[in-house]
Amino acid sequence: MKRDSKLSGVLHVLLHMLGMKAPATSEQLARVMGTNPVVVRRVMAGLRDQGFVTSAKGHGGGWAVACDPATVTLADIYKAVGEPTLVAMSHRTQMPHCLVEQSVNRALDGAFREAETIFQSHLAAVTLAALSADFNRRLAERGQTIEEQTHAL
Amino acid sequence: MKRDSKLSGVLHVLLHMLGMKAPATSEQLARVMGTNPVVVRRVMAGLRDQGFVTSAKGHGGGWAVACDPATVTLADIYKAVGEPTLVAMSHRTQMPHCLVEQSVNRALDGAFREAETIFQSHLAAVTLAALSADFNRRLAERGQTIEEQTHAL
DNA sequence: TTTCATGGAACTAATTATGTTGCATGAAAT
DNA sequence: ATTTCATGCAACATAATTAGTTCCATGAAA
Repeated sequence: MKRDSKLSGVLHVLLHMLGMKAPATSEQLARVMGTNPVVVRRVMAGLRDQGFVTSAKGHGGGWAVACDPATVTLADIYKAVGEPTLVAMSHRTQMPHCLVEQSVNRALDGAFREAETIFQSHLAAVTLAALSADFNRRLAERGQTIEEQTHAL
Repeated sequence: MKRDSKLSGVLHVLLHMLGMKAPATSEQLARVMGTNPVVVRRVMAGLRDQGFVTSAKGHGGGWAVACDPATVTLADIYKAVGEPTLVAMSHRTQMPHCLVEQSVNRALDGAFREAETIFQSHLAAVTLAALSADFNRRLAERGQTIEEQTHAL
């Protein structure tokens, strides 16, 4: 299975945006994320629909943070990008009448559900502000400026 | 991403085998699993290497359970099929020098690791015998015989 | 020696996330 | 007004991966 990196990518973008004052264009963010502007728009669309960011067309347009990083958690962002499935395994649902399959599925589903629950509760425990603070701590440790890290946006 | 169903498939096969006396051929098991004999051999190879089942060529050959279902857990089987990754998400590892990426990855990795841990501990809490008992309970509830469930092997 | 079964390699198909291209829309600058 | 810049959206291409398939070799029992 090819693995989904939307959550990782969008968090990366958001953290960079928190360190910027002016709106950022999709192209700038794409450079930060090492991808294509269209991909950025795609993943950011969910955040915009939930009101976490705004987008504006034309001169001076682009993306801006529109939420309080101290109250928005990674779980909110996870939902905003479409809540991609955590679990990379599936059942062979070919034979729903088979009692063996029912037993197996029930056992595995329990383990899957628990993993999802724990995962989301971990995300819910981290705010964007906390992530940003962690970043700034690393920045200070290394004695760099934000500008050096944002790759000359 | 296409999702991995090896664990589900092999458990299905094992449960059917626990209800049989003679060795089962790959073709019989494939019919049970709704797939191809070669696929069965592929997933069973791991179990054989770990000694959970045996395989024999020629007349009267096939696959047989070679372990005590009361002591083997789903976690053992999970490892035997190659420990396919539970998590369907990944980082964008393009820029390892980027401190933002480091912060994001650290936060997500924590959540991923915890999910994996919980998942495996759930698997470790279920033995093959327990799964089989669950199956037999369902069978009794429905008033069917094993033969009816094994689709005339 | 024939038949049956696994073992293993190589190839095909299907799925899905990501990347790409093209054009429409609308806002600001000139 | 018109040009420029930027998002919005749809359609298509690419890449990675899992499962399915075909073919032939090997070896055991009848």
